[in-house]
Amino acid sequence: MISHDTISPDSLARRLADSGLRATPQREVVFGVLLKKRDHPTADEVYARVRNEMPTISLATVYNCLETLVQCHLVRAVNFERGPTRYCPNLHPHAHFHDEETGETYDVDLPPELLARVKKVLPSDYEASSVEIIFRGKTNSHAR
Amino acid sequence: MISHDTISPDSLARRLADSGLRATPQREVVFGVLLKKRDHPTADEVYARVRNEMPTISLATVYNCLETLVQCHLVRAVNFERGPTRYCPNLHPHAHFHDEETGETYDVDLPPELLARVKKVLPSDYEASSVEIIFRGKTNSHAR
DNA sequence: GCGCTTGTTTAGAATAGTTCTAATTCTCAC
DNA sequence: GTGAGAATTAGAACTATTCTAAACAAGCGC
Repeated sequence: MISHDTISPDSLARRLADSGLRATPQREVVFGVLLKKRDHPTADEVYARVRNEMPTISLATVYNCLETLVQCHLVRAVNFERGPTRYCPNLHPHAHFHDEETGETYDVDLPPELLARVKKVLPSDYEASSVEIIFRGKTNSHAR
Repeated sequence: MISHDTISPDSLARRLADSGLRATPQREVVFGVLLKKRDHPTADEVYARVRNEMPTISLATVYNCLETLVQCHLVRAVNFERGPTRYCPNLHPHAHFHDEETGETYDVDLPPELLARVKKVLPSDYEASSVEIIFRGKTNSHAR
């Protein structure tokens, strides 16, 4: 059975070309490393693995390649929109909406039953102590 | 109407005492600043605001106070569990479970209809380009 | 093939946010 | 008032990431 959730390394070139980018050996190796062991490695971990195959690659290139792959939607970055942690005294269950244009964060009310529903997707052996839901996008009416 | 979503500054002392901690002026001012303007400030922003009232406070103390407030569940940290960004080639819609004991991250399948349901909580003028759902907790059966 | 333009990689410096360290100050119990 | 532990402070250190400037490589028109 063919998995649809990832792109084979072979079509990497096509995907990159679609975005006007080149399929370089570095990009191929970085992507290959991500496909080979799917354990959500950090950039540093990717760097370490990639160097087994390509010892001269630089860390900056690994960062560049990862960013490129994310831009082409070949890879997802978890915990993205890094930067300063934000603090919030609202103790209601709620999600956050992060406006990518203004950089502002808004609370979004979350019906408790929906939160319960979301928690139900967890396999029984996962005990979640917290759930964080973050939307990112733009708003149409907020004061500019 | 009394809001139940936050603790008044007056009961801050009690809450802290429950955790065996003291209500210091610094903690009060930091908490007060968070209550006064609920715009999810960063630690730096809190620092700037706090200094208006208490010019001698240090940035380290602001960080300490914020951490204390988070520990007492008086404040929520958004984008917490900072640290290196992780990369993931799974393009199915899915959530992430972060095991706080082992530091490992697992994919959790997300039924598309649930994702749609979650997106519906957004007010109509918010256009989300992405949703990120992160669980944190522990697993009962994964290999240690 | 030759030179041009543009895209890519590289090493190292720089930056941002946060945490650590060691010294000092404060608080409370006795 | 004294002593023990808690909290604060300034500044150094650390980590993940981004920037910079130079070198390199690839495709294109000739």
